[in-house]
Amino acid sequence: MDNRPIFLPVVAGPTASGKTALAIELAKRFNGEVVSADSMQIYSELRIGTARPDEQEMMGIPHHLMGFVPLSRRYSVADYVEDARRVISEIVSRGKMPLMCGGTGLYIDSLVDNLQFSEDKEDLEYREHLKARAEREGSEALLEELRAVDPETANKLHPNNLGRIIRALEIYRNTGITMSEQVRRSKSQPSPYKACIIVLDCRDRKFLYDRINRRVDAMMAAGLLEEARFVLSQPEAPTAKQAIGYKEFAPYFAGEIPLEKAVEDLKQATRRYAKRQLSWFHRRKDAHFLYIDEYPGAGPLADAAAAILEESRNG
RNA sequence: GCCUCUGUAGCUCAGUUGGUAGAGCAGAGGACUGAAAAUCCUCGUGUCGUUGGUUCGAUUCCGACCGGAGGCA
Repeated sequence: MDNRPIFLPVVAGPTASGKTALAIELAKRFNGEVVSADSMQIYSELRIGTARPDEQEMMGIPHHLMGFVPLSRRYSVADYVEDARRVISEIVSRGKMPLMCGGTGLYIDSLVDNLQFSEDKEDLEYREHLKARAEREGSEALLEELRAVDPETANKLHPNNLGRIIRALEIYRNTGITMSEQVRRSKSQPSPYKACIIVLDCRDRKFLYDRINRRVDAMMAAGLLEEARFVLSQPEAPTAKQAIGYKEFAPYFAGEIPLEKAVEDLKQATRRYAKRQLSWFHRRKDAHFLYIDEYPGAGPLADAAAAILEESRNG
């Protein structure tokens, strides 16, 4: 049994920062395969709106964990970590280098830090029950209930953040341990990965926002509207329907706003999302930040990234 | 040329019976352990168009000028 940590490069960053192209270029240089870390690219029917690369863009590099989940299926971080661990070990056993690429910070951190999730299954019925109670009694009541069993978690939650309050109560009810205890236990196992996280950032926010705006236009030209029409018409697609690039068209299809307005809303939602992603990645102190607007093109950027990987692998 | 309306935050506007001003949107910062492209929190100083006058004090009242909109010739 080989116990050496698995070297795991990660290309992270906000949407439209050029992660996909960089990851493919690095995979070519390092004999790697790409493992996607994207909570929406997993869905098979979401192609245009999630900017999933097509065969041509992949340039023969195998990609994993993309487009393999039907819209109707629920999928969570815990599922992702399980799938990603498996895929990575398969790549390694093939003698190739796994290379993560994606913008879902929660997925990346959970895998890289080897978080252990509790065994309990999602209890949708209980969640509904608590939600109904919150409507009657107010979310403060639930927060106080949580405080009685798990003050540590309760102190970190704002009364308006009902979803998190519910999940904390759910964990306690179904496992008998508190969320704060569960979080402690989740960090109990050392990570089998030696991650090298590269975050694509930019000095001038406008530079990124321009790329986002242009990409949305390109998506529209590629047929995003039809894809959105299809996704929104699905009876069961709990997660996909709230993805950026789809939900913004619902008011348009309902005849409430003109198409141009929907496209503007989509651009804005994407910009805000990019900001949240940056917020997440910025707190990762072990990450290497590359500022895309400091490089004249994709080649030099890839050179810089490759140099970081070399150093990290040998160091 | 004359008359009317208008000029306050990046945008749209409110307001101050005269004591230097605040909403929405935009934007910024942050949190994040089973829906995470989700969810949630925090953040508002700006020559109140310019310049004179009245006043203890003017963004507020008055005049002129400049910009914008409309009307009449």
